[in-house]
Amino acid sequence: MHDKENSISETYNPEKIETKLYSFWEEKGFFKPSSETNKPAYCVVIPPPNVTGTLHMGHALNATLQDILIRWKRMLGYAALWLPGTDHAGIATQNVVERQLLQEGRDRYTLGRTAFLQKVWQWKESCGGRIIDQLKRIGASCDWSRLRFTMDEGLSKAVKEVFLRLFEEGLIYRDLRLINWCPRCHTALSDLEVEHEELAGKLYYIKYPIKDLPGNYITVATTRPETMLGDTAVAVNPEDNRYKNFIGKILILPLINREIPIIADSAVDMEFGTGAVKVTPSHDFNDAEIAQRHSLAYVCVIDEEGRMTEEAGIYRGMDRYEARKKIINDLIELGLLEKTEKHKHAVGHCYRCKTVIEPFQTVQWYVKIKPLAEEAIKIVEEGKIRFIPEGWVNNYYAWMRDIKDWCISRQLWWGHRIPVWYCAKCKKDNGKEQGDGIEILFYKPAILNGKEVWGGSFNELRSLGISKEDIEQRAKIIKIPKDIKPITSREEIKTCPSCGSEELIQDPDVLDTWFSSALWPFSTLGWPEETEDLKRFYPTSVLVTGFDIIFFWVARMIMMGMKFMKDVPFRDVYIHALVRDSKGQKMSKSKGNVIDPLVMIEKYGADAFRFTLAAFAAQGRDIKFSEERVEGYRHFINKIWNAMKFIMGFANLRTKEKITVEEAKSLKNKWILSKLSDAIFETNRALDAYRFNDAAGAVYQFLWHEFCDWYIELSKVVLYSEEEDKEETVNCLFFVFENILKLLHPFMPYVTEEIWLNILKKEESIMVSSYPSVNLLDRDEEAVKKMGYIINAISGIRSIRGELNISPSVNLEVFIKTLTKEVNEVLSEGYNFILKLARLSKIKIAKDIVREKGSAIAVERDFEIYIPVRDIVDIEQERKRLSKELEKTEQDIKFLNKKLMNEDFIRNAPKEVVEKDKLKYEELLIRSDKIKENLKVLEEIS
RNA sequence: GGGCGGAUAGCUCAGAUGGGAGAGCGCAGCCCUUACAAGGCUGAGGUCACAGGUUCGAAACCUGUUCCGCCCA
Repeated sequence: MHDKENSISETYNPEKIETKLYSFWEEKGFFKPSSETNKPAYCVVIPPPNVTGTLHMGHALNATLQDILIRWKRMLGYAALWLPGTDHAGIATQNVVERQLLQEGRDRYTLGRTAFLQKVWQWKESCGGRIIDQLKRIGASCDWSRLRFTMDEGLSKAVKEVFLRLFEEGLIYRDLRLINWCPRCHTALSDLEVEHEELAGKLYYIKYPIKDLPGNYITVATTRPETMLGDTAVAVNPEDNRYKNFIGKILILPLINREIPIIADSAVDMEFGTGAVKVTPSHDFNDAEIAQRHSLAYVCVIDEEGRMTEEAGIYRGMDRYEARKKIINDLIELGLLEKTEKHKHAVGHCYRCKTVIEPFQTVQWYVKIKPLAEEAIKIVEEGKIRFIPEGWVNNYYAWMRDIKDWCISRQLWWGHRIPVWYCAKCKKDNGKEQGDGIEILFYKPAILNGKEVWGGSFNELRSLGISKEDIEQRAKIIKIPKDIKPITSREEIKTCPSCGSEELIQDPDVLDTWFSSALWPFSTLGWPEETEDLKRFYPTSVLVTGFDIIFFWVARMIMMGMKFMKDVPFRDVYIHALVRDSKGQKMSKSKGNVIDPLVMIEKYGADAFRFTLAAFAAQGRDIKFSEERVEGYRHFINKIWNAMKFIMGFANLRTKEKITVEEAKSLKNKWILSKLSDAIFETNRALDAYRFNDAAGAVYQFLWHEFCDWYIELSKVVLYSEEEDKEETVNCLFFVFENILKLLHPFMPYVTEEIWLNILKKEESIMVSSYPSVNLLDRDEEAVKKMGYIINAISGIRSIRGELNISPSVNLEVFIKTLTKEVNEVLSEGYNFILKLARLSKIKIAKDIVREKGSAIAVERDFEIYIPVRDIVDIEQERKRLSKELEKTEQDIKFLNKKLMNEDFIRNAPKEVVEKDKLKYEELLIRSDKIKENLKVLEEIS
């Protein structure tokens, strides 16, 4: 892998290097967890993106954070497994392929179920999983040899097994209820899959004539007049004095002329509308509940397509919104529309296609969720799973405690087919064959003796000689009533186990995609087989995901994990932010504010992009992303590259790999090694707490502002001179730099590897080197303190230069009066550093310096600096500067004085705090005296 | 209607357990100093949304208010 050429390019060119390094890592098998079984396991399963998906900012952030964790733990010596995969995304994928067919003028029904599924698989093989390659582009170190797909054989087996076990335990059942129906996707949706959106609608006040009281009406208010055709009652609150006398009376439903009763139900809100509400059990969830209590009839007036049914009389066949218009007009003509009002109300939309959902009464499969939820709540309460940031736990509890049974059947073709069959020949309690009750509606008619057959009961169709296969292929809708007995089986079955008949039909529905996702942490590891992976990596270590799928996914994984593995699926749940645009707007195609991660990678390289995401991934806040930030971190990479170029210039002087603080002889070397320890400590601590921004910040700060700004500059003094011992400095430069590279590697895998492998020519790969850990902690407090004197001296002089605008080309002469012996020694030792870094011609360091008149002054705790500037700048400038500083100092003195005079403070505050303030106060007093003194001298001159 | 989160420098945001506020970008001045102008040095800039309270001490803790965002019904 080592490149042959020896010249180092001027700047870092990510595009050339990234793909090369990625395939190198992959070929070497570095992404696979170590086979050494004594290593502790660290496992992360990826939140599987949709196969239809392409990488967006959310994925990019998600993957970056996981990769940081995985690379970090891998380097720390864990057997680290990041398990990748994709999700079959029932509705989304089916939609994609259906859209394709539409362009060819076909649809899924013309193909039939089997052929359609083949088509979807074909699509999946050729176009699906593009996102996998995109994940590779950002450097994700997933173990691709373990790549999973929710419809894989193994995972499908897991899904079937879970379904059947839950069914056998009575935790899965079928029931006839109102469900959320998407008229466009033609499927039921779970409550979670419905998005509520506040819309400006209208409230229609409609007069319902009272039977036997001609000319009298009850007025009801509704937002959906088209459903009135399905009304089976009008309800009022029993406490409502306006209507008390009407309870029990009969109304004539306009347009349809059905007789419906006025009933009393305490759920009716007296404040809403007129206080009298129409009750449409078939098309409203609240009304269905009222209907239950009062045994009202269900009249279904809107069908699967969102069109009016036979029951809708003359409106039959109209679209629901068309019917609304017509009904309003007809009511106006009849003089029954009292008024309309503007009204805001929440309307449910399909989360996949945004169509307004329709409550619809059908038989569906449900998971009885309470027992599972209780366990899942308990385990989090016990602290076996941590949410980070903690705040999300409350959301989790709130939802889990109020959870409703989960509707898991979908009327789609793409997905896990429900492993249930129904026998047409078995008899019902009433003696009839079950097959008489199974209703089938064809998409395209079967032609028998020149006659079109559009459907019928299963038994009818069979007796007409239509084969089972044909029925299934032509069927658009198969309705299997609730009272038909399900036969479950782990294998495909051909004959009924109780009557031996071959007249079986499989349940047409598939399972909610989230049902299979819920098993992801163990199904991907091989369950229900007891695989080595499962033993080794379950429970996984952490789940990294966005808050938007806590209910959809995280909660359900916890429930299923507890149920089937008897253990948590993961120990930590790290919830990251949403990536928004620079103005804080959610990125969306319709707004046109989407930033494509791949474009960012192409322009700035994956490293800069990743680092940006990490640096802004503060807990509990959304990320406002903008391109300039990436550009900023691209500069950071440049800084690393340039530091490398400087260091490489001295490669031939390097004599050893490692150097410790104890070994180091010179002050600056002890100092930078101590600072390295701090950075190592800080970075590890931050990562440990999932504080990615702090970790990134710690390395950034150390590399740029300590290593580059100070240490490299200090080292030049040694390296560009003749007399000093250069060897130790060079060893230090390399050692510290290599450690920085390692610290940085999880954030910036490419540039660090490029330097490691191809420039430093180090062994194997940085990604399998050992992460600098706290064990390496090694500090010299004394050296840090001493180096502080030198740094302060240089800063003090620079500050004067800067503020007095003294050109860098002017080499100044400086006097330093030292107040202690120690400082005198240290500054003398650092003579050359101060001289060079502050650009001086000469320094005099002594205890008994006499200040020259017309000097600028810098006051430190243990020394004073005088710079004779009378000949260079206007003394008035220095006077102003000092006055300003004096003012600041005296303000501080005043503040501290007040504090220290407060007896309560002295009595109550911790000793250290009081001591610290006292010391500070004294220092400030001395400082102000010195400044005053110097000001006086300046006055004398002018 | 219920719940949650946010408000800190011009902008974007840090600020783990309360001890006189930090970064990055931007801005201003000086500088092409032999790793780096994608850079260096220096600097300006803040009633920590508002009003109360707890405390010797509050950006942080409590109460209320305003504005913004999200979730649930």
